[in-house]
Amino acid sequence: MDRKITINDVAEKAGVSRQTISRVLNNKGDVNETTRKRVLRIIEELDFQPSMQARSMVTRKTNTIALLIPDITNPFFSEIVRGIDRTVRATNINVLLFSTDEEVSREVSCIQLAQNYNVDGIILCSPRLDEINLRKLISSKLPVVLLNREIAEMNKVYSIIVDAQTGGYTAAKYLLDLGHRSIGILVGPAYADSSVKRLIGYKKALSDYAVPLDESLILHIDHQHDKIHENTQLLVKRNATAILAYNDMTAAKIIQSCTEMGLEVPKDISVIGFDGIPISRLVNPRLTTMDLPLYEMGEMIANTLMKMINGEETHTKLTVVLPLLKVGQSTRAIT
Amino acid sequence: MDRKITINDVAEKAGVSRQTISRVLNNKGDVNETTRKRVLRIIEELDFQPSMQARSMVTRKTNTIALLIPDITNPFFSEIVRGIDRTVRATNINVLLFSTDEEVSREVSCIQLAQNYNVDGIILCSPRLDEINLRKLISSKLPVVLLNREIAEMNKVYSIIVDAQTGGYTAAKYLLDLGHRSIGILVGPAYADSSVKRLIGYKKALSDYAVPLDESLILHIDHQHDKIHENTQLLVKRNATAILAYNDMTAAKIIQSCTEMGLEVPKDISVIGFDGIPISRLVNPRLTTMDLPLYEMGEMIANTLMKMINGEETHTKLTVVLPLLKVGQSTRAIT
DNA sequence: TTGTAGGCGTTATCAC
DNA sequence: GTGATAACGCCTACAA
Repeated sequence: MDRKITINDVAEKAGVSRQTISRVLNNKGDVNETTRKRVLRIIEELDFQPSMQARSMVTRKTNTIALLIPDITNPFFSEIVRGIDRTVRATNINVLLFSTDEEVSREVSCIQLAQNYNVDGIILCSPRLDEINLRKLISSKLPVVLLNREIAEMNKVYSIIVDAQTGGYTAAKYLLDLGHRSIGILVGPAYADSSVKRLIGYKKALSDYAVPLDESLILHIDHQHDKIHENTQLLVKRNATAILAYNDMTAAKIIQSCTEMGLEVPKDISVIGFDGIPISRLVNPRLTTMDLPLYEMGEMIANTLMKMINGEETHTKLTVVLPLLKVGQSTRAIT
Repeated sequence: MDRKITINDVAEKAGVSRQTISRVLNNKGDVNETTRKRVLRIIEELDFQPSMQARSMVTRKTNTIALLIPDITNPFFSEIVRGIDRTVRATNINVLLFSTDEEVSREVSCIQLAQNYNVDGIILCSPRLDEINLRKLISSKLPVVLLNREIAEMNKVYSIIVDAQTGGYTAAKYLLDLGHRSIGILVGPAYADSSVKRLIGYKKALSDYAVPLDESLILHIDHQHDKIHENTQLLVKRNATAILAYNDMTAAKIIQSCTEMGLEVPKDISVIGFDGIPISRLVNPRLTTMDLPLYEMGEMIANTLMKMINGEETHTKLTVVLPLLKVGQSTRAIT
């Protein structure tokens, strides 16, 4: 078997010590220009690939970060991931991707794995992970950035969260301003902070407009079995003239359900999405949505983590991202 | 600074040699049940995380595979990635993700990086990487699986490809059967094999139906600056009654452009997509598309790679995936 | 400018 | 059933 080329092979062939090779590799210390050239040529010839494992054992750096997200096929996350990836790439850091499906047990084991890999930092999006495990991770001194997860010890960990309450408020207010008074809302699971917050915003808007709260217009959906169609039917039956969707994908499904029920959006019913993922612009009618700067959020996350990795103090401990209303064609004034 | 816990710390605290700890860790060799229990307890207590780097230095296994794809936000890829991820997960293999943006130079450096990491295998989706670099990779003895990339030495490397020609043929034939005679096609860049193949299929269908080829209905688009709107306008101006889109996203954009031009799909013009990504069902009207089993393709890719990693011979050297016509509501018979 | 010695944390091998 | 020793491939520190 052709054993892997090591630094020793290069050193031998170049007739120098392996230390010199190392110097050339890392551009550290002076190396005679002639030997340097020769070494480089031989590296090329042998197609020598230095082992990161060996290197990181001594440098205690892996140039790798772990990224834990629930689902890469969710455009919300993939857009953020792209922002992260593009940003870290510039500094020669690579990404170890863990999809957790939001299963706590898997999240826990992925965190362990990340630590086994001795990653330099970790980005964690995990609304359900219990406080104990989260705290354990944070106290492990590993640089951590949280996405959409608040934690009491704000001074210890950086997190970036979406202001779901204002988002819910703004979206509901917009519909109220359009004259809607019977507004259905599809929120996520009740355990999720964002669901609760968004609901609070929604309720506050209603109360600001002195619209009595109709609990039957509030429906919770579950990631796995979303039952959008059934829920849409329910809301229509309860005379909702507008629906606040859980996110853009949901909004698209709601519109589809409406169409199947013979309702036209926005003529018969208004629908408003959340997140502003790229496809929100491709859906017909173009979605009105609460837009988020997903790619930029990825950039912020990555930049913050890299600062932490470099030992720089970050002044910001919390970034709150405000969803902005982006008016499309899926909403209109009630007549 | 609190140094990382190592196997030695565990050994010391347990009052045994580190070899015993290693045995417990790997369930290898006999260990006295009492000491085993004690060791496990201490590992737990100290929250000891064995270093993969150190381990892989000696085992020559990293339990990591590299995944090179152009763009994670492209649903075509993210769906495949999900299939891969879910599959490898079962065998304790982790994924190092590289987004290449289809830039050859970045692909080359990512391949190098993957080798630096000493990954156990690599999944490569790279229509543009030159033969020389590709061949170099393959001859490096690293298990490789290619996605949508054919190569002459079929016996040396496994690849999974989409039968773009049949796909193009089937799609065009379907439209021809519906009575369309002026069918526009938006293909990808000319350097991509799939573009060429699809075009061949398209032309073959036309010729089978004795429809004269109108070159002005064939437009090439580029990933970065897709200019869908302009191209759609062109095709409409040239009296196309149907359009074969590059993929589902493109199809959605085409429909949108049509709407903006005051054309109704499918009443005034038919549009057919490619790939069958999840959102093809959310677009309004629901897309007619050439459906691909993306998730399953991911599974196949992962399973094959794992077999190669385990040194098992794989009988299959090539999997050709046939796109199947999935009729939606974006196409209809010409009147 | 270059070389030598030592160690990073783990497993393999062989001895006890 | 357990322990000692030698690797794995690289970098740091110091010496020449």
